[in-house]
Parts: sequence; C-alpha cells; structure tokens
Amino acid sequence: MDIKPRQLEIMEAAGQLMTESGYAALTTKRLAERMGFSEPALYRHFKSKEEILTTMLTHLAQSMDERLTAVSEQVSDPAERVEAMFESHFSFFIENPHYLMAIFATGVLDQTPALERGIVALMEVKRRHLIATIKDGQAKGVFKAAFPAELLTLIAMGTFRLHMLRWRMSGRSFDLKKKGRILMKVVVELIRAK
Amino acid sequence: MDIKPRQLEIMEAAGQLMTESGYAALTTKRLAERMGFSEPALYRHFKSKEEILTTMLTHLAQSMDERLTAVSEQVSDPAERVEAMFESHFSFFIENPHYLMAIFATGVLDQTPALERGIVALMEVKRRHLIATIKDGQAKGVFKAAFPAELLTLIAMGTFRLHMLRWRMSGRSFDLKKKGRILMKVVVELIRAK
DNA sequence: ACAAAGCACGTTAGTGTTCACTAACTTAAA
DNA sequence: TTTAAGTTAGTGAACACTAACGTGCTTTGT
Repeated sequence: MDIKPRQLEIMEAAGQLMTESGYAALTTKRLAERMGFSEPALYRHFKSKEEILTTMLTHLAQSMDERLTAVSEQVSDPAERVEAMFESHFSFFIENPHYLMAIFATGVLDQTPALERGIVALMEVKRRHLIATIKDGQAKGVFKAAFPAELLTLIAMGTFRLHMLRWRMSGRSFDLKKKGRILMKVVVELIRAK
Repeated sequence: MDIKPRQLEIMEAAGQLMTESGYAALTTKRLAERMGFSEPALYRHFKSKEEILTTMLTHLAQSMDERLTAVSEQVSDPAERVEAMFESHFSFFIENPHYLMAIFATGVLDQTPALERGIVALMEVKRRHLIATIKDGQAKGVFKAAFPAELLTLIAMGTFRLHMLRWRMSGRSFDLKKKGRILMKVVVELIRAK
C-alpha cells in the first residue's frame, strides 16, 4: 500500500492533534480545519477516521522496523547497539512528534480492535529487535546471562516508555534525548556482565 | 470528603466499564444501566461524570499511600521492601480490578485537566514511596550507589507499568502476580550492590 | 487535432446517533 | 414537612459520515 502526499499530510495533522490534546481531540471537524479544507474532503483520501489511524500505525511500524534494522547493521557491539536503538527512537520522535500518539495512546483505543492490534504490532517490532540484541549480548558475554532476555527486554522497554510519558506529562519541560541517553545508559550498565 | 456506599458502588461500576472496554465505553447511559437505575439518578450522587473519575483517583491515591506506608513500616530491609511494595500493588489490582483504569488510562484523559492531574498525583505517591526506599537502600549499601535513585526508581516503575500493560494486552492470559514477582525480583537484583 | 468522457478533489447542506446533562414529578422514610 | 433517591421525558451540542453537486485536469476515441 503506497501512501499519497495528501494522505501523509492528513496523517501528520491527525497525529499533531492527538499528540497536542489527546485522542478525544481528534475529530473530523478539527482535522479538516487544520488541513484547511472541509470535512467531507477527508473522505476523498481515507474511507474512515479509523483508517487514518491504522494507516499511521502500520506506516510507523514499517519505518521503525527499517530504522532498527539499519542500527543493527551499523552497530555490532550489543551494548552500544541497545543504546543506539533508543537514541534512534528519541531522534525519531523529536523529528516526528505527531507519532508520539502511538506511545501514549495505549488504553485509549480499546474500543477499536484494529487500532489495538496496530499498537500491539508496533510494540512487537521494537521488542523483536531489542530481544535479539540482548540475546546476542548474553551470548557474547556482554550482558548478564543469569536473567532471561525477555525480562531484561521488558525492563528496558518499560523504562523507555515511562521516560517518554514523564517527558510528556511534564509538558516537555526537559531535554528528552539528553536525559534519555543517560537513563538508557544506566539500564545498559545494570544489565552488563561485570 | 467521605464517600457514601452508593457512591462507592458507582465508582466501582465506572471502573469496571473502563477496565473492560476502555474510557470511551464509560458513558452515563451504560453506567446507569449497570447500576440498575436510570441515567439522571447518577446525578443524585455525583454532580458530573468528571467528578466520578476525580473522586476515584483521589480515593485511590489515598488508599495507595496508606498501603505503601504500611509496607514501609512492616518491612525494614530495602530490597525486600521494594519487592513487597510491588507485591502489594499486584494484590491490590487483582482484588480491585476496577482501579486498573488509573494505570492504563494515561493519555486518554488529556482533554480533562482535572483527570490528568489526578493521574499525575497518583504516580507521584508511588514514586515518593519507592524513591525513599531506594535511597534508604543506597545509604545502607544494599543498592548500587553509583546511579541516581531517581533513575533507578524510574526503571522500577517503568518495568512495573509495562508488565501491567502487557498483562492487559494479552487478555490477562498469564498470572500477573507470579510473573510480576519474578520480574520485580530481577529488577531488585540488578540494582543490588554486589 | 480535439471534443467527450472520466476522474481526482474539492464544495454546501444535511443525515441519524450518541453524548452529558436538566426539568419536573413521585415516593417513602426521617 | 423536609429530604434523599428515584422516575419519565426531553434538551442542545457534537459526533462520524453521506448525498449531490462543481470544476478543472487527463485520458481516450475518432
């Protein structure tokens, strides 16, 4: 499925609205307003509001997969690779803040199974890359092998997510990337084999 | 502010609806239906829908504060205390599943500042208790002193939150407490001074 | 070469549904 | 007789979405 420029604009505007003021703020009226055209014009580009969001999520999952694959190819040391992956995340979300909704929207979207599935799929992409790296690190003796890689992965992802959430709840009052780099470095040091 | 029995019933029903099917599922119509009376009867007990939710959040924050204070008094060893705190959390949410909404609803409620504030306050309660315990542990040489207690706290809380989220997204398909106990034990071992 | 047909992308006006909440009345107990 | 806790009926506002129409560009048949 290829995405047309206008569709991309709409997705960006939709993400902006959600990121700024939450899921409930994303109404067809406001979205059309921000796009500078009338409400029904939206339906020339997407068949429903739900389709806008599912398209965003699959698009995001794909680009994240590519990004993390690139990081894996470029950074060979597992510890450095874990840090690079999160660094890449921070950069991405700072450059594409309209996609932040995918991280914060959990639990909002439960009434629409398609959206829930999209979010789960996105988390699975990140998990897959991270767990592979941590297992690699354990095999190479870089990370502690005494604990299951699944649990270490969960710790790293959970830390990342809460960091993002706190950044948002604070009204973006601190440097996400700078603090995040320090934080994820602590996580890496904690799981590093001494 | 004391809470009447009928108010408690309504809060419980509201929490159930949200926990089962998300925030959007909580409508005055459905809530009245579940309570077995008509919609306007709700307004004899709460002046608005928002008040139901803010009351729930402050009520929860208070009971959580008491619970964590009790744990702190009963368990003196910092490492054991951290584990006991999360153990207490798991037990509480299994016994009071209607309060799960407070953990999952983040980002849903942004349009209503009062709710956002309630959620932030709740997280602060948990954070305050946890950080005090971790600092205590660092002072006693139980936890690694090389990293700021703030960051270790964030790692522990983030891990807990993601564990809860995964439990929910899996359709409660695993034993929250059993897996959670193992997971939080790993976190404690990671931050333990060797 | 060029009109006709089709299509992409807008418009205005309006659909039915659902929402949180209110007005006014009833009833039983204190 | 006041009050707490219900009722029926209905409010306006917001929601996602549709019908029908306009208009200019591109493709196509001859």
